[in-house]
Amino acid sequence: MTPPEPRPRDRGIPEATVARLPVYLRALQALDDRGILTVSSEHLAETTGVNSAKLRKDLSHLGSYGTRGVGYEVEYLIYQISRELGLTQDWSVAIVGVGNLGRALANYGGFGTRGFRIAALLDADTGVLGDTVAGLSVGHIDTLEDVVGRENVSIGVIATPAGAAQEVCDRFVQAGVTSVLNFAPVVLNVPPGVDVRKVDLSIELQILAFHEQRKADGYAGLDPFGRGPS
Amino acid sequence: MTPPEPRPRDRGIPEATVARLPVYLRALQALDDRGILTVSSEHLAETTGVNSAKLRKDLSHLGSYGTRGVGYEVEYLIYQISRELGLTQDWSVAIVGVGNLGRALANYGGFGTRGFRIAALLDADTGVLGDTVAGLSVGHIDTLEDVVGRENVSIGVIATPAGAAQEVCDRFVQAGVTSVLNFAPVVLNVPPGVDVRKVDLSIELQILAFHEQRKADGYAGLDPFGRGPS
DNA sequence: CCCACTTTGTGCGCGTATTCACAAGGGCGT
DNA sequence: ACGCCCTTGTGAATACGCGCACAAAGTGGG
Repeated sequence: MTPPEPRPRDRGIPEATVARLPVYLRALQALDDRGILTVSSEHLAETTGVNSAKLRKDLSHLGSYGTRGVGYEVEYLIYQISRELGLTQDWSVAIVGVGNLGRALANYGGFGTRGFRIAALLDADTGVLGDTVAGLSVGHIDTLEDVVGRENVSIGVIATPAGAAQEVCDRFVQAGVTSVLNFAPVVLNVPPGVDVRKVDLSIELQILAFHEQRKADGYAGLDPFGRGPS
Repeated sequence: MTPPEPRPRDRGIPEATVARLPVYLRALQALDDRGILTVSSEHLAETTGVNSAKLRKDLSHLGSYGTRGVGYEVEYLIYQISRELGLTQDWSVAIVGVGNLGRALANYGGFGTRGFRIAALLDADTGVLGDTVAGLSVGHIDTLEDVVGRENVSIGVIATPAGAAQEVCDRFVQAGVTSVLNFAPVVLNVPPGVDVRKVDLSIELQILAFHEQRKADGYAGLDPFGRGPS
């Protein structure tokens, strides 16, 4: 029975698993660089900081690529994970906002190396137009639609100030972009079918502050008795 | 005291709720700036992109700060959330790695404005030592222990290349830092009691690529006239 | 050929998170 | 003062993720 099903399940791979596959992939590539041929779930789990049973279950969603009594073949597993994540093809990415953050993203090594190609760097500030960043010339934001169409951009990265983010997002979506990575501290509004992931520095800091405060409260013993919430 | 303890509940506030409080807080501050006095869960939920029942349940963990038939008083709710997150006190933050990313973080507005104070910017590269970034002079990494002790730094931000991250982390921990925000693409190893949160660009991109691929090849034979995703 | 050993793949129970649906509570107009 | 309408706060149902523990399966030695 599947009458009201908003999420038809992405081919049965849980979202939590998808989020971990890149971590496994990176660890496997490190092993591969060191010439290691096979790895056990126990070992790979340790280096990636997860439970080994969870790792095996994650990998089992891709199929049975391990050998009992031996482990997983590193190269083969790299290939299978890359394939599942869609990294065997190149995705065109456009970055809007060439401040420090945009530059950091453009120069980020893992960007171009595997599966992703920066199609354009765009900005509204005439002060940076024409600058060369990471081997690319910074273009004007008004060419966004052209670039997206011409370069077949499917992933848009927003590294603008908060005020400009929604408008840039709208233009991305209008131009046909269906995945957005947002670094601006705002909640983006997008139509169904468009994926948005956000990376938010201040949220991360605030979560850390919460736990930090909790540690302080608990260990310092500042509270004699009180503490009567709930 | 806490051997294998992932501490799922912090004083009864679920982790998932803690992660959303900063989002509510930001939306509330925007409302406050516009002079709006009260807000309903329905409205706040819409602007933050969550289910309204979830929002009410989240807020109920802090106490009953709403008025039935009316909604929540914006200023009071801001105060309560800030308090719960530990933002009514200032946290000292040290940033290691003053490349583009480190500069972007240092210049990030939401950083200094509320609850966080950048105690130091440190780098190992002699080329940037003494530079002034965000009003601070870049210090040498070897002063890390001094700075942490003197400024009572409790949150360390790692914006170095991957190769240096673990060592910087170890030094932070050794110096007494108990919360780490890691931007380097490596899994950090820390002793119990230290919180690590990681922000990883390439992981986010790879997750987007996965869904993008699903959109591209998933609808060919799966849905009999399938409408788009949700 | 058989047996002991290693490691995978997974069934199952448990705790957490999300959502619905509704009773309880408070304001406001009349 | 009364009753209507709005919104909160939460019980209950469902979905989801995690990790234990073990059977299945493959390896290698004697």
